[in-house]
Amino acid sequence: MATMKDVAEIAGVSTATVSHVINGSKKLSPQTTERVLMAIQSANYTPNTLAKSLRSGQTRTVGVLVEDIRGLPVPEIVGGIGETIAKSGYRMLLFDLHLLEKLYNQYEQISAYRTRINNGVSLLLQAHVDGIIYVGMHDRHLDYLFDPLDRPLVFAYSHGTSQDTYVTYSNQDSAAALTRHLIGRGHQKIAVIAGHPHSYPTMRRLTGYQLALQEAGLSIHKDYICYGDWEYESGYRLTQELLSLQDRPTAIFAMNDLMAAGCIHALSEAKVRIPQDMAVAGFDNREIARYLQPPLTTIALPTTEIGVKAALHIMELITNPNTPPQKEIIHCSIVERESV
Amino acid sequence: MATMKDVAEIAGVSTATVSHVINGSKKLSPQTTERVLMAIQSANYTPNTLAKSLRSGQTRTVGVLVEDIRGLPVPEIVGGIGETIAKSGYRMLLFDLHLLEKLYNQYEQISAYRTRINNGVSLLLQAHVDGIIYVGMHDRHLDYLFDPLDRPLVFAYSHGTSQDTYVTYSNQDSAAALTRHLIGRGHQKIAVIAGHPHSYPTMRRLTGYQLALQEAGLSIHKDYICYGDWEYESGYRLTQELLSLQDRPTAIFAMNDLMAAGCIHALSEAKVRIPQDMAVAGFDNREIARYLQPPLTTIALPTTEIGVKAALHIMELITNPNTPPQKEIIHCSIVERESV
DNA sequence: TTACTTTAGTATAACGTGAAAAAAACAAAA
DNA sequence: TTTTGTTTTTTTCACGTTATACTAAAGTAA
Repeated sequence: MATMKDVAEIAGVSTATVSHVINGSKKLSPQTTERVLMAIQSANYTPNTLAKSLRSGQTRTVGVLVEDIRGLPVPEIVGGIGETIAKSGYRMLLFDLHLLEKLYNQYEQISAYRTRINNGVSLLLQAHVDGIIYVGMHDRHLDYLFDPLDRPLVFAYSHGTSQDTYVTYSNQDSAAALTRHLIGRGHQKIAVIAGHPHSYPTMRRLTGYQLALQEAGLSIHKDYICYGDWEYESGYRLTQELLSLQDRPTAIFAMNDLMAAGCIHALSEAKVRIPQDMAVAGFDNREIARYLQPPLTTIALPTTEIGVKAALHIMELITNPNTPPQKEIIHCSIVERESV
Repeated sequence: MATMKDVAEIAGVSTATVSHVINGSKKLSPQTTERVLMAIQSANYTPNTLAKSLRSGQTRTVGVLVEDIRGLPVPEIVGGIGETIAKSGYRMLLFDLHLLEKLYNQYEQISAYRTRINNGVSLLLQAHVDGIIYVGMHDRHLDYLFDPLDRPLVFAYSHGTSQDTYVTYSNQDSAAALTRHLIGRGHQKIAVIAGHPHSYPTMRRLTGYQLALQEAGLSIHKDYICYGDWEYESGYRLTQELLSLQDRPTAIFAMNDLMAAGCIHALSEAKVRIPQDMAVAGFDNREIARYLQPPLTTIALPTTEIGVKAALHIMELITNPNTPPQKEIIHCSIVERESV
């Protein structure tokens, strides 16, 4: 590999001059500049990033900490981040925390999270990344798991509480929009298959659902709200329960596509026609939603956009560390298909 | 941040001594060693990776070039890589080529690939990665797109031809195994819904299918082989065609899960019972396979394992660059579900 | 001419580490 | 005591940059 010294020799100048030409840090005569540029060409010179970084303390690298790269919607977000920072000539150092497996003991989970996050963070800090983006798969408040950092930090999807910049979407607004969509199609008896009872997304989406009903002057029916566990089977089972009600709903809003798939299965087994006898809506817009029979109306999360925005925030914080924390909430869109 | 100099001062020795203690590069008296270790502790010292790298030329970083992080099975492979290299204290620099969009002009595509790959590679080289893993989503021979590299290179999933190490799975063996599985269940009239006519995976899987039939002394029926385009709709349409045959098959092997989903759709519309009247098998074991009605028997690709093995190979090549190229082909497993 | 300012380019010292060579300290033998 | 050999520690330089201070030359004004 050619070094600055080689270039300097070819151009018959000092390395300082070469450096000045490259960085434009000093005004030089056109002739010298030209000569140096030619030398750079002929030596096929590229600056050594390591030396540069050692000198400047900047690596032009963003550390991306993901809970699990295999978990949706992480790859989309990471894709958005990569694309965006690459435009500014930044690189991405990816560290996977492998947090996919669920530990059912709450305390164990929190402590395991803290340990792995700390390990991940210190690994990234050792690599001298200029900033860190944390990509969580779930709707969790977890900034309290982070030790104070001397570097910019942005949360994507999963978010912090107050101290840090984050980019996420609105559970509540999306659920409300979807409920309104159902109401707009003439439904008045709308049941909801929720996720785990006290989880954050369940609570927020439920609030959105209730808000939309109230807005429309519709009453909130206790029997129409049932709690699953985000899995297919619970959607299947709870739909059967809903069908056995005296006063059947005419629409079911499942809080994720997997439960919606289970719901559709139960309905088609019971020979309930979709959407004529029962409308079904989901949440997440997973691949499966397109291929259900009938294709599922659902909420599409702005995954790539979350990545892009998070990247823009980290770039801003890197260039100007005093930027105040920003809370960005991105709008979800309804994907209309035949199930409604 | 504390530096070696600080530690040396605290311990009352030279920086060289500190370096020797850290790297064990020379025998030192137990007292000095102890004193230095204490100093390291009290200064909370961590070595500066950048300086180390500049000096040694090694970054302990593996560059991972992915065609598109959003495309299955890339995240799983990347997860396997990350996990494995992290165990040896290596980091992962991820670069996404964003090759997801399909360019239908063949020449344009090849030249676009070459450009983006070259850009990605030079970006990784500039970052002084110790080795590169290329993760392709599709079954392509593409090592010819790479300029000769002075660093270890390993292909994962997508593979090179002869010069380089690669880790992949066997299209032919998997298709043969699945066909044998169908034959074992008593099927003699097995149709196949293939992918794009002349694509590599189509050819190889078809060979496997034909081989298994021949082995069992079954004849190969021209009408039972039809070509789709890997998409849901083609599975749907081709199944209808197969149903209209005089001599209907009793089993359909779709070369991916998406076409299998379309196939199941067509069958259930035609009131053909699965698996009683028609068995269906897919390939890929995407998430959707679990949730089809009935759940789909399919081939599970060893995605994580491919990542792990590719990582092991690159580590081997990094520590010993003279290791000869290895071609590793990993076995796929059949996931038995109710569609057969 | 002298003194001052501007311009163009250079020498040198960092950044934090590691390796080679040199030196110091110590022990054993003559 | 001196010599020789061995162990332990230090000095010094290099990795490839960049920033600062500097020199030299040239231009400007009194």
